[in-house]
Amino acid sequence: MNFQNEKIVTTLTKIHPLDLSLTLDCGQSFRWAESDDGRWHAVVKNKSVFAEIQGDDLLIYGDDDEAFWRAYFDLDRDYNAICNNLSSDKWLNKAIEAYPGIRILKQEPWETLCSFIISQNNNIPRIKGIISRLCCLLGDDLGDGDFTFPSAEVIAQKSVEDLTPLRAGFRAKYIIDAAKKVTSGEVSFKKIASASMDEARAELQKISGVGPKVAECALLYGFGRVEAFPVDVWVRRIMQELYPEGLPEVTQGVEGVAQQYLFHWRRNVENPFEV
DNA sequence: AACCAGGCGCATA
DNA sequence: TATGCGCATGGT
Repeated sequence: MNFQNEKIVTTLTKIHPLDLSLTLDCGQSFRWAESDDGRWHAVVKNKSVFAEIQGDDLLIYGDDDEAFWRAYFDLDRDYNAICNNLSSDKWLNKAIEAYPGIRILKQEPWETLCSFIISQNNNIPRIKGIISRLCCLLGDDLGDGDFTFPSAEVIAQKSVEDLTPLRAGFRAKYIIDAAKKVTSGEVSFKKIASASMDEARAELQKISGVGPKVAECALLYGFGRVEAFPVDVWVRRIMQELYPEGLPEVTQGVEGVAQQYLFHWRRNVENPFEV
């Protein structure tokens, strides 16, 4: 454990609702893990950081950039208002009541894009493994077993063979294509940040290996676009079972938030549809 | 249009 | 211990 972490603390107030476990371990992020002392640990901003809820506050150890963390945890979006509104729908109400406090993270765009390329046709334990090996192989060593997420510039110089140790399978060539296009500016994060949803989707899908699902995940979890709506096998199931006519109108503009609650609920509740 | 690619976690047997 | 299933995208 790094003692420097204990000296640098950001205290974030007015955080409710926020459940760290649900938010950090619900499939939107792959690098946070619960440490022995019950805090959550990850490498973010190329620093080893710890997070915990203390009373009504969220404490970040290891970094003092308050504005960054407010954005990262989406603390200035009024989730009480959003969830109250979504709760007018019967099923969303059940989902939100079952797992309150899930928030959409705004993670670093490159890490998010690369992670969701790796996530395709894959399960969470293995996604975490591949990402962990990627950071270990090409990231900077921070000590204590922590590595930064390798930059697009570093990955762009690698070959598919170089990535063999990741055991990423056919995704290796996609990772490299993404790194090259991001590094060259052919795919511009700056452009995506200010573009319309459709333009942003198209920009991301210039990358080989980025289809609708991966693009939507990158926009939702890496660019703060809460109107993005990733449809994976679970969400497709939910749509068929509950919303064959499409999402209810209350989700307009916050489809991604609705998706996250429905996804978690459908995966974790035993009998979701019993009254 | 159906199939496979590179694996591997997981459930079931 | 073995067997089948699921998993997003691109290419055949």
